[in-house]
Amino acid sequence: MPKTIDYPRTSYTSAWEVAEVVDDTGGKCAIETAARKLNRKVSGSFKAIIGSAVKFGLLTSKREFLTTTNLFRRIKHAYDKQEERIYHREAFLHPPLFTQICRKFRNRELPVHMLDVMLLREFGVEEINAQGVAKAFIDGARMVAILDEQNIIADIDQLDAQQGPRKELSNSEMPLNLFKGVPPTNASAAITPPEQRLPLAQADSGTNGISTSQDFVPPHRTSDPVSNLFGLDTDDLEDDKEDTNDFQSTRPTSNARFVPPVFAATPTAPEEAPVASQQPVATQQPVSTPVTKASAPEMLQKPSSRPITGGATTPNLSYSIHISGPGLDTRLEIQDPEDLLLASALLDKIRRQLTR
DNA sequence: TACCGCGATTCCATATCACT
DNA sequence: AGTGATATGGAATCGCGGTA
Repeated sequence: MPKTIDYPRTSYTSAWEVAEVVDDTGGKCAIETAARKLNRKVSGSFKAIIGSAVKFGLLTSKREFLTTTNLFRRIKHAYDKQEERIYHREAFLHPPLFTQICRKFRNRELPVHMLDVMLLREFGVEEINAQGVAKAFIDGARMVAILDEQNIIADIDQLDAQQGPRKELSNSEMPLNLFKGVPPTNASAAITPPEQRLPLAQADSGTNGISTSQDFVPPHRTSDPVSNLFGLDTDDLEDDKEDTNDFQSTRPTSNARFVPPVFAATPTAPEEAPVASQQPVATQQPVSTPVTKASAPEMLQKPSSRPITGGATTPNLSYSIHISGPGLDTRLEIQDPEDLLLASALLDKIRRQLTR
């Protein structure tokens, strides 16, 4: 296969539309048939929608044939609207990236104005796809009631805990989603490393044809300075990293200074920060660098290229930018050229907003 | 009317699968 | 192991609708 991505390129609604068409034909049909029913050609874009439907766990695609999954049928045959929404949520969170985003912003405001930048910088989403993926996430998240009007992301683990008893009705048949496998009763559940969730995900395979390979997490997700600048936890991301990520959390001491008021004021922020240092990950995935060592974005791994500034450990060369506006109130600490890229990206977005 | 943004389409590249 | 078919992502381009 070509380089595979673990996020859908199109919206959840379009993916659902295709799945419904397939279901209308008896749960299995040719791609061409589905395209014809939607008055479309079997083009790259249509295949992108199919790919999204597969990534959402609504369809399986094999040899020009599309088949609806058990998850789709669960949604379709939900007892009531509430249950339907629960299963829609499960489907929406099927792409690991979307689960990661929800965990990262749980109980916090999603920076919708620069989600695409964050996807680009932090989640390994290609630049050409970033805006589309961001839009797909926002629209889908609103649809499944994960994102409210104030752009606050719900705690998916808590939602899952609340919905536990109801789901047992059909649990025997259907696979668990990634976030369902996580013990939802305490805060640490949200940071369960993927290797712990894997067995559950593996148990999924074969039950509905949903490939567990989608559990793949882009390797170049890092404890990005974007997160640091916004005071976001990168716990779940770091969990996924291997020993190549010894630059993780290279700025722990500076993190606190980066927390902008908008996030620092959120109720969960105080408990998130300590979690980062209490990560059980340290025992599961030994990190070559001490916990106290400052974390660094990619550029900090090349000290030779930055002989003058001395990296994040030299606090005497520090600038800050405070930007506030509609839906935005943040403070950027500029300590290395990498931070300038972020500031530039943010300013570009503002420029685009102003020139509309 | 020109420009812009967005979605759709086409074509190409490439990894994987299935078959011999 | 080699080869062709298949599946899927990426890039370029096109077409349409909205707006100044």
